[in-house]
Amino acid sequence: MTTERRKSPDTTRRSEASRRAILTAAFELTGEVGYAKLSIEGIAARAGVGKQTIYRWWPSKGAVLFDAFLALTEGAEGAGEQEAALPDTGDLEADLKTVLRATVDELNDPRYDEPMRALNVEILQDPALAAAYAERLDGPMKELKKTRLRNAQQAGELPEGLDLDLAIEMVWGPLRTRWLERRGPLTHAYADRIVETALNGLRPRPA
Amino acid sequence: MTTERRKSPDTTRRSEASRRAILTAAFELTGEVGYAKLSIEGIAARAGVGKQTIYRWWPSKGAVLFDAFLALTEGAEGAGEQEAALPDTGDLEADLKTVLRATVDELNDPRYDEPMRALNVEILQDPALAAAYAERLDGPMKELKKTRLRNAQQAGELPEGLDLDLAIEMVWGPLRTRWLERRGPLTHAYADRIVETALNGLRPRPA
Amino acid sequence: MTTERRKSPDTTRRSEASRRAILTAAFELTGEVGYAKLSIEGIAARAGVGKQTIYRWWPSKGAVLFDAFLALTEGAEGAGEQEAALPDTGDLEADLKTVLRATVDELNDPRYDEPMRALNVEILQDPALAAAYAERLDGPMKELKKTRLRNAQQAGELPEGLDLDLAIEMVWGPLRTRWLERRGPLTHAYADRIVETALNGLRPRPA
Amino acid sequence: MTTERRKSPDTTRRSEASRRAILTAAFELTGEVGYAKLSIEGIAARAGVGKQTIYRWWPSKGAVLFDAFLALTEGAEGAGEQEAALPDTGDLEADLKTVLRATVDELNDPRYDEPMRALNVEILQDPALAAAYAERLDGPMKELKKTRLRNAQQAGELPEGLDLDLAIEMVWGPLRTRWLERRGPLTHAYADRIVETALNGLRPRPA
DNA sequence: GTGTAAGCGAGACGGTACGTCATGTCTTGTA
DNA sequence: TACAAGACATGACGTACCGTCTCGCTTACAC
Repeated sequence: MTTERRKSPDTTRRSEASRRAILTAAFELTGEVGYAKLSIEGIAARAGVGKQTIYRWWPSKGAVLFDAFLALTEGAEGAGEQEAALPDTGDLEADLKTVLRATVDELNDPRYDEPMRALNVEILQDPALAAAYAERLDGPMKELKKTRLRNAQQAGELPEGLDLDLAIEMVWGPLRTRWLERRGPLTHAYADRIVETALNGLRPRPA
Repeated sequence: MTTERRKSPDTTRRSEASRRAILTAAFELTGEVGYAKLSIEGIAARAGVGKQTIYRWWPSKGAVLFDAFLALTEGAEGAGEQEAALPDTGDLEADLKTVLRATVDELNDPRYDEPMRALNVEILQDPALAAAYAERLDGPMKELKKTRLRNAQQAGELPEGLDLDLAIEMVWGPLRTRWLERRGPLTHAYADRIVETALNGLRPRPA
Repeated sequence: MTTERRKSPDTTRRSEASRRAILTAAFELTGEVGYAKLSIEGIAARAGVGKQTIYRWWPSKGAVLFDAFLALTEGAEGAGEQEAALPDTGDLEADLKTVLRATVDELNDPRYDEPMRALNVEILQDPALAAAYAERLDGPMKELKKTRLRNAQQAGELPEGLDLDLAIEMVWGPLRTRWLERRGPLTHAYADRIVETALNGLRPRPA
Repeated sequence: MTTERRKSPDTTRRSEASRRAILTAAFELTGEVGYAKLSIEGIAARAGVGKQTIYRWWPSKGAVLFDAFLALTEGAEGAGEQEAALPDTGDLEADLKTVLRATVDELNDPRYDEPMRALNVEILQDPALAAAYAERLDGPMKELKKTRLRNAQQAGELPEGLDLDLAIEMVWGPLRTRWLERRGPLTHAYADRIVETALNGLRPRPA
């Protein structure tokens, strides 16, 4: 872990102003022209920066966009970073609906939609980026989800032997897929229906 | 519907030999160099064809790859095309496992893995391609799935009010996501677990 | 002369309408877009003719333009073709000035300027075309000039041993060069000065 | 004169090696395949240079060829550039014959014939190139010619009122035309005959 | 304090691929 | 069988970016 950045340049001399300008430019341009037409040259021009400054610090345009997201989320978290957790009122179904409804609102925000989709697509093609995503962005969130589900297990709301990864996929997967593939509108009603169906299963339950 | 191709060139004069060479080249090259490095120039060179012949008939390299798949599946279907259906032994769970296990085997086939993933990625970025995919490739398969689930409803294995689209997502989504995002190995055991979890739901069922 | 068109198709079946449409289109397009941007495709489209019809009968776009000129001059000559001759009033200097002034007027006609220049340029690059030009267009005119000069020789206005080809070059060359290379305006005064200078020579003549 | 190159890129960063490679390649290729088949792609390939490097510094292939000539002549001039002058022995006729014979020898050199003709043809079609040619290549030479003729005027060998531009055309025009249009062989005898005819005029002179 | 060695904006460089255009040949269907 | 139409393989066009490189400039750190 300590020697991982052998070839990277000296980070202490890095220009914070350039870094922020690049991330901002990348984020905005992705929203304006789409990820496919996003270019390093374009980012550099918009940011008023030499191309080499980008190549010096990032291996690909996907990595730049990734860092742009990272900066965004870190900026939003504020001071009390560690304390984030999913709501836990004791009612798993209600809590999941709350969370999914919030996700729906976020995904419907036009400012984030295009760059977020671009990042998700890029991850499919770049394993290194996927690893970074899994570790830095998706990982922490997934841990929160697991914690909430584990609590539900202890409360008896979920069975002991449940595959939590699969459970998460059942609850959050359909929403993400519908968003990523634009298969239909993202609504609170849809969020609710997912939660109910996932919890109860497809099979009829005895009354 | 009849006049939709006003500006397209005369299809009757089209060279079938060139068309097949292009589709074959596109499919093979995607497997060899990956979709990102696939180029129209490369396809044309490999196919022994002028670039213009590709631009004349396809709007994008994604469209070429799409047609390559279409040709593949149509070639495979052979004569008895209409009779395709999902297995129906009366045991929904067993049948779904059979189908998902077959899908697992297909997705593990290295020949199709890379091009198929490329096509799926491209669809995320090209709405026109997505529409074609939904209509020509995914649509028919989805109809088979719905039919099977409807049969199960009539047999009382599934409730009347079930959202079939969501149900399909619950069953097939996790497998597709794991494959697309390379989140883990695709095994028969995983296929079975998905089916069981989706059918029973996350919540404990009374014994 | 008899075997020169070995590979050409049967001329008797040729469509006169297509031929004229092609020549007209070529001439007009040269005036409109310039010779450099003139294309066989463009001529065919403007003439409402298949490309093959042009390739069947002409070896190059220069040849088409050449024929367009030929058609033009032949159309203008009318019936009494053989009777053309340069004016001969017995005063060589006056006659040459008359002829050169007429040439000046022709070269200043904007309709012919661009196509004529194009043809002259093309001739520099295509020996076959140059030969055709020398034989069909320039040759007859040069014969007229020589005849007039020979008459002057017999009248004692020019010395017996004069190189007539060089003499023609002295008289007509400067005008043609000034036009071809756009070195200056073509005026009657310039025409007169050429004739005087060529006849008298650069050296002072005794009074 | 100071602000004429507003949009041109920074000349100080220019690669001299690339520039020379391009000019050499252009000159050689013109000799090998002819100007018509000369292509920017071909020059770039032969020079081991990206196409953009050519487009960055030259507006057309004609301009490249022009610079190739410029480099050639500038290389040949050596140190004492300003001192060049046409011979002046006091005998105008002899001096002009000397100069024209030298020109004949130069035009007969097969290394320069094709590229030089190509440049001359291109000038007919490109006014910008023509202006550059007039200023940089033809202009200085023309000044030398005028100077020699002016000296002859002062010595009484030529009349005061003579149009020097026209006189130059009379002497050098026929040779240039015969070369450019390949109308016949370029010989010393022909050079001599031109000078004699131009000086004495077509009309007979009293003995 | 003053090198000296980074990072920086700038942009030229050798390349690859783009999407368009025209070439000259070949094929199809009409008259 | 000549023709209009137009698909075809070929190849150059001029553009956009790629990722690398070199320029001066500025901005620390080390001596």
